Amino acid sequence: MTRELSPQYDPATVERAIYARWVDAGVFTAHDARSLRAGGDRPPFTIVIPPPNVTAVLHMGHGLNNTVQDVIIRWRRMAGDEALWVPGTDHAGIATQNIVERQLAKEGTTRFDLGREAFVERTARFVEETGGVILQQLRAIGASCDWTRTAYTLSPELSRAVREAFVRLYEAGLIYKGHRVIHWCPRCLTSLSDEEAEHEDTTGALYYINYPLVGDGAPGSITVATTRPETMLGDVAVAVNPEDERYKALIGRRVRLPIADIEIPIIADEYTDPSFGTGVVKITPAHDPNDFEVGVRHHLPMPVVIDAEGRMAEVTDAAGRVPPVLRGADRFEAREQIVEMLKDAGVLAKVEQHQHAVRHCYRCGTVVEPRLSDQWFVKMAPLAKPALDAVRDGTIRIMPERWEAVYTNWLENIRDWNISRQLWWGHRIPVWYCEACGGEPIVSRDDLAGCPTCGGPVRQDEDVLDTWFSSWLWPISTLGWPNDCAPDLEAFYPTDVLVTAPEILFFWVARMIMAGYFFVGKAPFHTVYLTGVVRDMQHRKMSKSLGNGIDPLDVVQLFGADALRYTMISGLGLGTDVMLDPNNLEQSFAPGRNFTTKLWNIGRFLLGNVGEATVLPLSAIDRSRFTRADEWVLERLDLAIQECNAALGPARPDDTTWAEWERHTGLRLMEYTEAVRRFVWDELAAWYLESTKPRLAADAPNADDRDVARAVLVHVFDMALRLLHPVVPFITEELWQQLPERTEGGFLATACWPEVHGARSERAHEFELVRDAVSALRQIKAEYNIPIGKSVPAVLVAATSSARAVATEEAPLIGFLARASVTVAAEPPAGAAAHALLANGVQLIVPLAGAIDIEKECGRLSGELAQLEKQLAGLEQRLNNPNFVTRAKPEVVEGERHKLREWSARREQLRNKVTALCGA
RNA sequence: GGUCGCGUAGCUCAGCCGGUUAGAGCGCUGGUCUCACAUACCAGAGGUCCGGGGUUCGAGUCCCUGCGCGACCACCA
Repeated sequence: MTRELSPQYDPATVERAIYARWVDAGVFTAHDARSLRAGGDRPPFTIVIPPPNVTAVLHMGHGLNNTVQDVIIRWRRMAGDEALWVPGTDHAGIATQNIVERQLAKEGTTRFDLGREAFVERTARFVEETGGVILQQLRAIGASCDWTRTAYTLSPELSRAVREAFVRLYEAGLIYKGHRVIHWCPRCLTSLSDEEAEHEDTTGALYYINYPLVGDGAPGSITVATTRPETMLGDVAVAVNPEDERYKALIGRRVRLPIADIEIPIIADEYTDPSFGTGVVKITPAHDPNDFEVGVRHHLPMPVVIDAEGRMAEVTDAAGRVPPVLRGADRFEAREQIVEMLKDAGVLAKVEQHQHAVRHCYRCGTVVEPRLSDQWFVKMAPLAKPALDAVRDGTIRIMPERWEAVYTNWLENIRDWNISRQLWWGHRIPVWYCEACGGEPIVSRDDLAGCPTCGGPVRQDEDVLDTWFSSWLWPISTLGWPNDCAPDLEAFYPTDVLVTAPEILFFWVARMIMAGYFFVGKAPFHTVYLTGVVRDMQHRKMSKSLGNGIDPLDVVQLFGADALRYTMISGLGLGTDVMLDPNNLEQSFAPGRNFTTKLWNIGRFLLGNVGEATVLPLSAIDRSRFTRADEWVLERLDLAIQECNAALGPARPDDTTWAEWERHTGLRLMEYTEAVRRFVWDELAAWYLESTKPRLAADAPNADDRDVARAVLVHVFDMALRLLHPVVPFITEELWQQLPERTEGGFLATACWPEVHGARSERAHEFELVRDAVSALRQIKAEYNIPIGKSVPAVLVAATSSARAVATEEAPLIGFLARASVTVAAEPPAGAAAHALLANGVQLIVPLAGAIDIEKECGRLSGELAQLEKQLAGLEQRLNNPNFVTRAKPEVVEGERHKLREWSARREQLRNKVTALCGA
């Protein structure tokens, strides 16, 4: 039966079916027993997905990130590893809760109306019904996840891990309850970690306010500078630097706080910078982390004047501070009002524009309010130590390298992690309080019904844990921890590569490393691969709010998942951003679409021309039967395999740490892709495939040679498909399945990675002569406007006997490729009108006698000669320089000498030709 | 404010340890519907490697400096 492919590749019909077949065959399912660590014979290779928010829908960032992971995991799967890619989702505390709250708002109700239990239930239902969409979408882009291991941070299993982690840390003295100023989001009504409160440069104002001096001593006032006048109601002191001569005399005196109309002391504290503002700081311990520290040092009261919703209020210990007119006012409105009041009182000295960074909630963008409260913290310094060492000593490498500095810098200055959130959606903190006994909180792995000491009623802590408190356990919890004997943990932990965006390096990556060491004693992975960001043509990050996003599924529908993947990967320098134009998908994804089309057409040609007769394995063919083209393409294939392997690099360190030389090599996906592209397109398709056409023709004179060509063609294409599969899995699988001699049931996805075959003969090199001759012929034809399709007579002048021999043998092929009838001569034909110069001893091509414009040809050749002379001059100068000869590396000098010989010979030929052709 | 990175063809970027005539994709120009492919093929144009110093026999590559961008971190109110 003659195989035939549709003229047009239709990804839509192909991709869905192939994905289903992969899944049905269990191609993506990893088996713990096959792992070397569990007594099997395959090295395990594991990637855990950065779990997307359970409510997320696929965007380009996911597309990029997950394609990178899929390329890597497919490569390792083919390379013979027991490859596991663990998928899953994150319950995403704040984000998900916000969505459901917005729904409730639309219904005119709130979570408080609903009550905690009902709200959590409703959110869980919402997640169950609509969540996990993104996991379906990942299938559409070809992600080869092991879906039998899909995890969810709020599942019973992972929740158990979360609780175990909390208890162990508590028992180790690394979790404590702290009373301090934390970042508070007045919209989400929860505290945030330092990482969740993002700095944003803002133009604000610096207000200079006079606080009148009171009591004994000279009258007058002291001027403070503040960006947040509304917090002055919570002032408990003003501070100056003890060394500041201007204010030394005032230390210990008191000032009257305007508006609040109370007296507060002037204190001395190092924290005050004399060079900023007036050198006087108002101290508001409840609403500023620095002021809080000052307050602690000086045993000052800490009145709270802004409530949880960001409104002015006398919350605690603040009697008489907030005037009735301001009570309940939003903090920013209150600021305006207070400024007016200060103006009226004549104590506002001046207002200056001021650039400063204001922290915002990373989920809703609201300006964060520093607020005094009780929160649970993780003591980070002890956890950071091994995580820091791991990157320093090369147990873990971060790519691109520059992020290692960012990582170590953060860990060196690590601060304790606020892990409690005043939310309802998440893992409830496993702490109970006994009303009867009072005092110590009870931390427990199991839910408590009563007090273990007195049996009295207990009340669980109201707060839930930071979402990232479950995320940081992801590599261990998804593999079965805290069960230390879990088969997956044994077989697949530590994992190998972690692929993610740099923006969650601290949120997630660093903390996973800490958790890996603390809970299991081993780093969770050896490589962190940080991707770039997907941007539009104005270099703006793609985002929903800007409306400049591209829906990956649109691209899949238009051009196929492979086109999407190829486009992203081929344009992806290590750690660089990817620019795509949302307004011109056609052009943006042209590289991928064009490449898949090319592949398809190679397949069509091959299947249409190879025929149905048995195709021999390469090993069954005696080497002497290979043509120069065969030898050449096999050599190029070897080179491509080598280049791919070099670009992809070592899969894992040889030892427990990366050797210095390999630490920053590998995972160059762009270079890998480019290496195969060049082989497939520029070499296989452009030259080899063309060269086989006469050999494959049904009426080819030599049936034996036809078999050789068929065998080589199928072999080379097979290997190319293997090399390409990680990048473009669908179309390669589809084509591979159609190859002759394919046994049923096998998949390219699990076929083995190509190996370098070995040294080829000199004949491979001789094929270059064919290519050069054809190129020169085409060039001349183009220059003289001879239609490509029109066959012209041409003479190849081969100066050396060996070149003459090759040219003579290959003359039919050269003629076929260049559309010319080629004869070979030792000397330029007498009276020949034009000459072209070639390497390898083939020197002259004479197209159609009489069609040559002598003057034009002379001009061209003279230009070429002048250029060559110039280059030769430079080369000679270098070689005549004794310093170069003695100091440069021997191989470099030898290379230059070789070049000099070649160029000199070429100059000689050119000169002769110019003389012959143009006289002078 | 601290730390780091970037500036190479019209655009997006490769160019490792300094050493062939600085490359690719897209775009552009001219020509081809050549029996796998016009989503293609053939030929071609296009670069003072941001400016200025320096080290070196030799610098896109190393050092200094200026200009222009960007990222991350940050308790100067």
